[in-house]
Parts: sequence; C-alpha cells; structure tokens
Amino acid sequence: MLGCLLISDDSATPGGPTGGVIVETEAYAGPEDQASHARAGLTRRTAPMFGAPGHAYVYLVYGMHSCMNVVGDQPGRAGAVLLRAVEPVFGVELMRARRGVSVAARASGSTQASSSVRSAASDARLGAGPARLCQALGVTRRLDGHDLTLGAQLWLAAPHVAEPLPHVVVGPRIGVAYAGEWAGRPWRFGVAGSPALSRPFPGEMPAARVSAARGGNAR
DNA sequence: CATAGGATTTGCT
DNA sequence: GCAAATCCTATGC
Repeated sequence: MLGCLLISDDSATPGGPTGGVIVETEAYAGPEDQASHARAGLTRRTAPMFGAPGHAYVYLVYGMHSCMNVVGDQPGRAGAVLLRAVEPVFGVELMRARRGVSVAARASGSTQASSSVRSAASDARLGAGPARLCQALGVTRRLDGHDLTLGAQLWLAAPHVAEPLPHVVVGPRIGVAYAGEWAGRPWRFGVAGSPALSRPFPGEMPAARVSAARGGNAR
C-alpha cells in the first residue's frame, strides 16, 4: 500500500475531503503473532481483523488515540496492515485544523518567510504517526469495520501507473517489545526519504544529519 | 467484578 | 530523556 492514496471524505466529519500518500506501514499476522491484537483470538474488538479483506480495523490505544489498519487476509484468517504515516496531499488546511495549530509553529512565525518555511515543514508531519494520521484524516472507531472498497467516507486509491515505485526501507515494528521473538520481525515498511515517516528506520540517517552531511552548517 | 497495561503523542526537564 | 494523559480490552478470580 506504500504509495497509495488514502482519502477521507465523510459527511459525519464535515469540512471537505482530505487525502495523503501512504508512506509507512506495518504488517500484523494472526493469533500466532504475539505482537498482533489477533493474539487474543476472535473477540468483539478484533472481529474486523478476522473479517473480509479491504475493510478497516480501527482501534483505540492508550485511552486516547485511534489507529487504523487495512484488513488483508481472507475471512477467518486474521491479518492486517497498520497505516503508520501519510504525506498530506490535499485538504491540508483541514488536516491542520483537526490536528490543532502547534504552539511551536504559531510562535515561530515572526517573518513571512520563516513562518511559511516552518509551516511547510510541520504540514509534512501532520500524518507522521499512526495516531496523527487518524486525527488528520478524521478517522475514528466510527469507521471500525468500514468497507474501504466502496469509495465513500474512507477509501484507498492506487498510485498513477506512471508513478515510479517507491524505494522501500524495512525495519522492526514499533512499540511491540513485549512480543518476544515476534518483536524483531522486520515487518515495518517505509518510503525511503519521506519527510512524513513517524521516525527514522534503523541505520537510516536522520534528516537533520543528512543536511549536515551534504555540507550544511551543522552548528 | 477488579485490574493491568497498551501497535502514541506531547510537553517539560 | 521521562512521564502524563486517559479508556477500553482482555484476563483472572
């Protein structure tokens, strides 16, 4: 799904359509995967994971954040892909409003130039994380189980055929240290070099260091 | 029925 | 670097 467009246009969360390109994902398998919610088996919560592919599995973490998966295996077999980051494409103003104007971005803009630069940089990170992605696109558990193939409310669009295949980087999944041997599986995938990644991949040079390495002033 | 802890983000030190 | 915010799910008695 890397490179695909995720589009949200829901009359229940008005303001117009918003959309972004998926740049980071994680794969979660069935009950054998100790990092997957499916390890609990088929329950009320995990039911969408065991359902038909192409549907959403939206859950709440830490009591306050929504995260969204795309179910990917056949009915009866749990399997899903967590969407961890999107790069905003349209509806950016609405995404900004949903995320709330950050104090840092608001306080920084003394000049036109610096404010627009800061704004562009922070806009790129509006969907840089599984919970940020959901907040920016207005995805809540109301859409748990939603059929993503209907082309309404919330859906996916394939990239244009002329679009070059993204260079993909791989690493272990985030926040699953409790999962024993499953914690180290390299099932996190990202578009190399995207400014919207939730965090760097192992061995990847952080963005701040990249500019220094290219000859920028490292302070 | 009670309780532990989480596929995160943010702000402060 | 660290802890708080906050609620639902799963699990155990």
